[in-house]
Amino acid sequence: MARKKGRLPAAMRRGHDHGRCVDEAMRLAAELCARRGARLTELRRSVLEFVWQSHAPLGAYAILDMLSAEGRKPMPPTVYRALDFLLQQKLIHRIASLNAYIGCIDPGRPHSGQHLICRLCGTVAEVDEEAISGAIAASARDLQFSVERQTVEVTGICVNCVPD
Amino acid sequence: MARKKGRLPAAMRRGHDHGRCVDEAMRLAAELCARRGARLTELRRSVLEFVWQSHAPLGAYAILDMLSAEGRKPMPPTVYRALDFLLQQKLIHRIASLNAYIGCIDPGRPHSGQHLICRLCGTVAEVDEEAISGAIAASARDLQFSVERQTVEVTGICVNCVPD
DNA sequence: GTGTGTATGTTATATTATAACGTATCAACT
DNA sequence: AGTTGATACGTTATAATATAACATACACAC
Repeated sequence: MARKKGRLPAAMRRGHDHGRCVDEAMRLAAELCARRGARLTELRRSVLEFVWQSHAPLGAYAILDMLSAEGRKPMPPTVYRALDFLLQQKLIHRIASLNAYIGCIDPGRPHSGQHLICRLCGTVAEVDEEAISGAIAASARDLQFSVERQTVEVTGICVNCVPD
Repeated sequence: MARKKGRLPAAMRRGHDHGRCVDEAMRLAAELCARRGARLTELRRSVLEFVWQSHAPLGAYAILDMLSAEGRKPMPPTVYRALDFLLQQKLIHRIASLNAYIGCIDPGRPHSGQHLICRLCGTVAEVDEEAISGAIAASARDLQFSVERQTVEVTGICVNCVPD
């Protein structure tokens, strides 16, 4: 079977229009929260914007520092509560191997994404490959294991960081 | 394509002879370290044994407490260094989503294992499914991403904990 | 048995995360 | 508009995980 060449995710397209990523993410977040009756407060919106500032995940204390620089002086629980909200709404993901948080590229649709983490530039690209999630689901089924959550974090070197 | 019914890993076979798991793991560890010229010291051996005491992963501070109970009174760096050694030798894995460590079931052979984590009993079963690692490798290739490490952690309910 | 590298001990601190409780804000209803 | 109940946020304190930096001990090669 011939595999199609995958289009690179925005995160890994150098020089992509990141403003559009952010705008789209914020628009979708507002829309989804409104539809769900969830309150996207000013704080939560700020945290989400910071998380989306780049395609590299952000630690909770980095977010805290950014909020401090903005004039708010929140304590850790405040930040973690905002992150918890965003996680619940599936607007962000937690990258377990980095203890850091990154925007979800497709919060509207239920999905079990996989993350490609570039060790050099820190970029994390989210993909959603049926072949991967399906293989995991199939193996789990064989072992009579009932899957609730898949965490797939692939560390390596992204196309922009590979020496030519 | 008909999938074969996978044999359950020992971790998920209730009442398996766990002494054999431990013996085998310790024997293999000794053999591999000898072959590699790596020093499996008393401390490192103790840590490995504690990690193997069950099929639920163990946190660094739990190990520290166990060593304390034994009479040694190590400080955290001592434990972390032993864990680092065991990780380097691929005798254990770190479960990122739990910040905990578990014995590797097949340290001799290079492999990128996947871990099934039961949310109820805490058991973690390591499997090595070519279908999963292959799907990840194929997707990464499409995205010109050079893979160094795959972390696959599947959370859910194991066969022993599912209500019948 | 001496020297060199490796392992461990020790002190201190960094980083990530949560518990517990108080205050403010929101929004639904009267 | 005022009351109420729920949700969000503020604050203090601390837990849990991990590492930096330097000192000492041990093991093995020679």
